[in-house]
Amino acid sequence: MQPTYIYKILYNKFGKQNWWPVDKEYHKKNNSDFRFEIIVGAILTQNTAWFNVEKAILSIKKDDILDIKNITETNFDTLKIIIRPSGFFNQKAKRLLTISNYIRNNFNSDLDKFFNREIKQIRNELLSLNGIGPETADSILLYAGNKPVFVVDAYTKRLCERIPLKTKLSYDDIQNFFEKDLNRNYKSEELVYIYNEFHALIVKLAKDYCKKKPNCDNCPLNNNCKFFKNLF
DNA sequence: GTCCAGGGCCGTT
DNA sequence: AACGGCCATGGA
Repeated sequence: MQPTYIYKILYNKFGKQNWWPVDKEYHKKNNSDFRFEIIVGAILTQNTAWFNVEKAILSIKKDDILDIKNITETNFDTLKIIIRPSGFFNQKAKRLLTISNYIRNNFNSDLDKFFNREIKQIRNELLSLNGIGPETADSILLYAGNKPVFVVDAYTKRLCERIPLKTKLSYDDIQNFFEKDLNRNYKSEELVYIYNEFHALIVKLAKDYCKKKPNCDNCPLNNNCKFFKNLF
């Protein structure tokens, strides 16, 4: 059982997922960079349901501070009230300020400058910031930076355990496993699209079927899943 | 009332 | 290296 095979089944079943959800019209109107909204979303969604993140992002837009300079100029205590619905607001307010200050101070708030470099260099810089771990860094690279980086999350780990696809479940092991297999089967110029859709499809699968309390009956992967077969 | 959600940090072993 | 506690809201 290989990731490419899983991807094809999920894509045929669920179709294109259109991630990352961002209101580009808003950014056109406000002459702002939609990539920063993705960076904000990647931090706010840490261990948090997306509908709560949406509330927080709407709140940021309502206060008209959804860009790097305005965030950095927002007082910490003010910011944490604004993002309150996303939960963990103390740490997340701090994290938003950390990354915004980093990009403002080192790249003059210019996301083209920030992203137009070697992937590994950007990734290491993101990981060096307090509050940015591997999943958040990779989500930013893939969905904001349009870089071919496969994002691993709790759902991906759960899927690997249940099928099972992989026994070693460290972040890097799973990421390498998916990337190697997909790199063999797709052209390099297709990888950003594949990684984008695949991660979103795994989230879709995990929300609808491969939940903590799984709903295996109509799961598109149940023929290939040991977890399902062991139920009988 | 209980469980859970698109993690990461920090202290302990 | 691996694990547990912690952080917080709001919907099911």
